[in-house]
Amino acid sequence: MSLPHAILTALLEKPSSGLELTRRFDRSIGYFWSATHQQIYRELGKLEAEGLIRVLPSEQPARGQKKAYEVLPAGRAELARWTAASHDPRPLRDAMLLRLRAAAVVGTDGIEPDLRRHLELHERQLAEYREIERRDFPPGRDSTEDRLRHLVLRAGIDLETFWTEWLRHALAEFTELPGQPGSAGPG
Amino acid sequence: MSLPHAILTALLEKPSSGLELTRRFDRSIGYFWSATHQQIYRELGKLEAEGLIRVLPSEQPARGQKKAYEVLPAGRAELARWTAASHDPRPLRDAMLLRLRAAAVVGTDGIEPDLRRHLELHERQLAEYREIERRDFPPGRDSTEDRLRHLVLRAGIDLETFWTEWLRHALAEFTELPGQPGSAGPG
DNA sequence: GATTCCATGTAAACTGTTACATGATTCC
DNA sequence: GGAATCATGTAACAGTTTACATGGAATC
Repeated sequence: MSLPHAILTALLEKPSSGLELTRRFDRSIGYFWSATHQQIYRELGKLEAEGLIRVLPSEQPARGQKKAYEVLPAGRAELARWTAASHDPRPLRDAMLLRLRAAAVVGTDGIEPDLRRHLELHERQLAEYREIERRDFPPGRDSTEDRLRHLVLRAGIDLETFWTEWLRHALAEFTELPGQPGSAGPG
Repeated sequence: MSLPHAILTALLEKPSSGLELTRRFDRSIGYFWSATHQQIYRELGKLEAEGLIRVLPSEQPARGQKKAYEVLPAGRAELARWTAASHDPRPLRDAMLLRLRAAAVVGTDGIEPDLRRHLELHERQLAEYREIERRDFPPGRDSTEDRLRHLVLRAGIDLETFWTEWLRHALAEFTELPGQPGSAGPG
């Protein structure tokens, strides 16, 4: 499981409080490993109990006060171990693909608006990634860290590019469809 | 929540027993919505209790005997409703991308073999999809159901193509790397 | 002092995974 | 009749999601 390692990575990049982490999981790290604030607080508690992170000594607050964490050597070692370990890729799970497969059986009625909406969402995400690329990875720079992070961003860009193209392709199929199959109802 | 709808789709395509469904979730439907036999049996029980499916009247067996299900009209209606309803796309969660982001901080030591292994796995999956395309979608055929199912298969092919290209790109970066960053250890 | 926002959390419900249990059938 | 396989499940746990709770700080 990867949430603790996502948090360790984020904290190594920059020590943060729970809410700051939550914000960064809404962009940046969250682009390929999302998490809610509830997950993050729970996991911070576990990681601290395991001695992988600690509260920054400068701030030792009460409930409701900001509390920032940093990674301890044991945490960095655990992250390095996990990064190098072998992990099987998780099988794909995509509801839109499932819905189209279902539509082949029960009919395509009503699905087109959501295809358009998804297309817009993916176009927006793609534009955001491109903007990050323009801003953070200007041509010429190539420290190793930059190259690795750029590689990850390229994956996001290429994936969103795939989805926008595929959704456009799907919508094109729809406008060509003669009648709606399967919409004759049960029986 | 999509597992019940994946099962309804599979049962509409062909009434099946739990084990037959499990087999089909290891290929076909499972290529974009995977499930284990435990999930499937639990969900079959729920769907039957809700009146969306029923045991085929021809076979009413005891424990350990094969038991095939079919979809009832209410089940078909629920699937059509779900297919047409609006759903937000789930955010991406990919451990390999996270690992590369972590590698930018803790170093790339040891990650290359698993990149190669993933490349092989994705190449194998891509070959399998292409074989299915060759077998099931010869040029010329285009009933609406076929076109929808082909569209879904194309998504699988394009996604695996993306991953193989991206992993090759990642490995190329690695062979060019001068020194291993971050591997100087904690501090 | 009421409302809103910041920040940290708890609880419960739901999903998914791993390990195990049980009966029926087939094959030697 | 013993072992392997088919087929259907149960139980326990881990991970995720949703709803709610609590306290402090800022603002009106």
